[in-house]
Amino acid sequence: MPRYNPAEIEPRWQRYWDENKTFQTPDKVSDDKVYILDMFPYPSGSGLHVGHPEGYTATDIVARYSRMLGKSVLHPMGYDAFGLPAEEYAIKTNTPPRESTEANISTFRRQLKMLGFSYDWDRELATTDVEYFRWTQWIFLVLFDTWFDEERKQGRPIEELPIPESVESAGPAAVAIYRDEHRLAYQSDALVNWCPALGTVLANEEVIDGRSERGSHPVQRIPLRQWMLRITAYADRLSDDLEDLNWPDGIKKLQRDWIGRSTGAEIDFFVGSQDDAQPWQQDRATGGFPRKPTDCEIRVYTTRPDTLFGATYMVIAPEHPLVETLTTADQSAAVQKYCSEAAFKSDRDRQDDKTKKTGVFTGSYAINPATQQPIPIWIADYVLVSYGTGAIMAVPAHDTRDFQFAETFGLPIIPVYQPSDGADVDVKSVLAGKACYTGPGTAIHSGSYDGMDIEQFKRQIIADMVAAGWGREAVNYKLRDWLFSRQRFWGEPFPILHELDDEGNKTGVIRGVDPADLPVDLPVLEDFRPHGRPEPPLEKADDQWLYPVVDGHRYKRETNTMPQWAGSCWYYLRFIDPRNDQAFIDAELERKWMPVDLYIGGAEHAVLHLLYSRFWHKVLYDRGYLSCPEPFGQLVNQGMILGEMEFTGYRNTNEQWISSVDVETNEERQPVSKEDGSPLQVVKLDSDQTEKRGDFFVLKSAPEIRIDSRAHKMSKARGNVVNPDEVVADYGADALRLYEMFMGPLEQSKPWSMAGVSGVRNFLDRVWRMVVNDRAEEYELNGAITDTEPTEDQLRVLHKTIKAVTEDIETLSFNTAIARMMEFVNFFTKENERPRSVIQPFLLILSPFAPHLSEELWLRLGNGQTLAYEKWPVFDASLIVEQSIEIPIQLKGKVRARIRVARGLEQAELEKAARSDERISQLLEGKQVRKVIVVPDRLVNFVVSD
RNA sequence: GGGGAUGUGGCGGAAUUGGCAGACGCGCUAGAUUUAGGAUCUAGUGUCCCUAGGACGUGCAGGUUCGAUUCCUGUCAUCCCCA
Repeated sequence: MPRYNPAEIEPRWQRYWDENKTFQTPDKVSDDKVYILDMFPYPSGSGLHVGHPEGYTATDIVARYSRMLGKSVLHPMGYDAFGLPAEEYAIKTNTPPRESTEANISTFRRQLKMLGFSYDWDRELATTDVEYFRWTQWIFLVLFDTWFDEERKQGRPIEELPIPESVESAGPAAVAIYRDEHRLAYQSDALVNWCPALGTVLANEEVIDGRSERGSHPVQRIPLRQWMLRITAYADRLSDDLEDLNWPDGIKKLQRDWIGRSTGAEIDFFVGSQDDAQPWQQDRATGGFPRKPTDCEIRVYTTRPDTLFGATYMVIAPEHPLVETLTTADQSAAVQKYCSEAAFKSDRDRQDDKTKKTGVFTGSYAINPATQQPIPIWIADYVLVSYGTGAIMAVPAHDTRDFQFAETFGLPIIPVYQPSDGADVDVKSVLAGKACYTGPGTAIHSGSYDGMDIEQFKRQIIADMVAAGWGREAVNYKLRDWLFSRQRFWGEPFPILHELDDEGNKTGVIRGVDPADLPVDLPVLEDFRPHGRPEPPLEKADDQWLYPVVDGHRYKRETNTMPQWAGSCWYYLRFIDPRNDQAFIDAELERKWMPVDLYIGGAEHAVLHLLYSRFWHKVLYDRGYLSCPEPFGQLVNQGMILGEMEFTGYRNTNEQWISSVDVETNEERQPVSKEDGSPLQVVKLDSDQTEKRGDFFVLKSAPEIRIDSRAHKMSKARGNVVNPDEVVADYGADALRLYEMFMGPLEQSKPWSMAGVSGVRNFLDRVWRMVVNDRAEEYELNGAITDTEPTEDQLRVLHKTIKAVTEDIETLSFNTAIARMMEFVNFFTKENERPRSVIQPFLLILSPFAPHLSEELWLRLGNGQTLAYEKWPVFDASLIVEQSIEIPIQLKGKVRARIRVARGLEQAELEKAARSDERISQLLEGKQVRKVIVVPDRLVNFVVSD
């Protein structure tokens, strides 16, 4: 009767842990602390996916292991519940977002508990909790109250912002505006990605191929007043501080590339005639390079100031503020037409190298400050207003896109570098202006700079430009300031008030809500749906919410809401002190627990979430609220879990099989025949209809037809989603946990296999039977469990297993740890005497992986309480060493025999032993031994010639 | 187009600093046991020649080495991310 029955055992232990608060975080934090964190999930309507428990199980194993090592462990869980996915789901199911969000959270909570994770559930939080977003709003106020001191490279309180004399003298209103311009949270009228279908603007990062990341709806560029966060101020530190983090190199590189720091120069080009340029240049020589350019000049950013002599034309973006001034009367119609067309193109289309470059001449000329020659100013959409200064000097000889443009419009191409020897170009074509070359070389046609290499030239010309006052060294970033407002309902309201005048119009004066008045809760709205206009739903709130009166002034609340990312920027801090109603976190506790020691989650958050939260963290650090400059010490990305392996064949409309080599996908991602483009039918095949021929799978019935065999991403559309509820019902939570870890290395993506789940379930069954007599009617230990002393072999197996499992957990190699435990069980099921003193430590090392089963057997072996805080077994190295070992003997690198020898045999003796082996002595006969390689305890290799 | 990762049996995967390729699991084959099994136990299982034994074998082609899954060069394929 007592078979292994997870359906009974697991809920029982989950209840035990809950009722006893087994995994409550200790009040007293020892110096040996670990903060182990999962990236918390969006509580989507479809519940947990088998991808979620992969990372969660990994962290849970480390957390349980760490507790048994006696460390203080913080291991919390929560929900990232604001934002588009939740709101879209609410709209679809026609429930108020809070209701549907709460329902989804309940599902997630039930599923997480069902898997037996050792979270401290008292610390559970959701970003949508009013008491949580109260502090999200508070942090926004900190951002609003901070400016970035470029000299100290640090965020400082806004009262400490030095106010220039000229601003000061213009009165308090001017000072207020000046301050608002310098805050880390500021408003701007930039062009934004407006998505009518979603009814909101999107951050650049949320737009993919001109469509919204969520739902793939078209996105337009429109100007709109928005809240921005000045993340660019922290670009350098965000980039530099990656250095010391224990993160995957790939993620660090991704972040560095995303920040995209480049160094170069800003150069002013005078607009006008050569004659007028003279006095301008004299002014500059005395006055120096101004902070902002005037209408008489175009400021460009370039990473290659050393190619200035080859700048034969200029290009400004269609949205550049000088477009109108520069356009001459006869070009006006063409320019207008071009600019309005450009507005409809996405940045991606505009920068695509494959499409033909377009542009229009403004009619104006600028003076190249190096050559004094007039060069035409063009407008072209391959220059983006958001990058650099929105204007470039075009050097077609040494920039690919400039080259394409110059060729298209017949603009002059002047080479200013002689390619280095061995460069992969036709040097003659380059020198003739017929080819583009971007590599290293020697400067030519550049006056006194001739003969310099790129670096020398850059240094020199920047120095010269600075002296002449028309240029300076400059740093530029691809990273843009973070567009922080959304025109949606389901997000944190901004704690910002707009002052109104007597007529009810905004005066332009803004203030933060007094922190004592936080939180600003969401108003109750009948209709929370987006309506396709860029006017936020909160505009429909009642007057009491919308028009608060503070200090006798009437204000209107900010009606934008914060984006999804806001709440996840700091949840790891709140977990440390989740119920604090005096501060977002207690400083003492923060010092004790931070930074996060292990952070596991999906690679899809490599840039956005991880960059945003690092940014907030640094601001809070600068303002003295935090003790460490970086939030996450070690970061690990788990791989994606794919669906089951699938075999796919293709058939044409005549029901004929088409080999997969003759199949390609068209633009709609439908399979079509390579030959004639005709659509093909996809046929799912069973594995016994297929066989392997060489490197490919083919149809068994028609071996000349190749078929595809691969695992696909799980998706509802494909119908290959595995539901954890079903897996737990069929195999148990321990089996699911174990399988997720046994599939392969954590970081790798790997296909799901139900057969694999049943494999680890077999293992758990074997563990059960190793300890329990499953033939008995009542619970009864297996008769082989004894109180005898273990044999030497038994001890060796135990200690080898402890060693391997311990080391594997340390390196997160859970798959091999499980393999070692399987070996242990394979060994001990064959033993007729299984001493308690061996089985108990084994259950302890198994317990982080399969906690329910381990607890149950621990109890059955007569132990009184949970094993969660039992001491982790320590291996004794001396018990592992085997006295005699097998050594392979090779001839010319090929194993010809194996001998058993005593461990630690000296080289000479080992060689002697090898030579005396019967088979080896036979083989060596009549051959000349030229060399013998002897590696003690490893191998012997005879290098012989005939 | 750029960047990253990965290529090992029928499948998932394992292999300290270069030192017995294929641990462990699935699947498969045979046997035992069972009223029955998608239960359990035992044995086998890279390919080929097959007799002890041998030859080949870690995407492909080279290189370094006594010895390469591991290091180097080139190349192909797949997946992911970015444009």
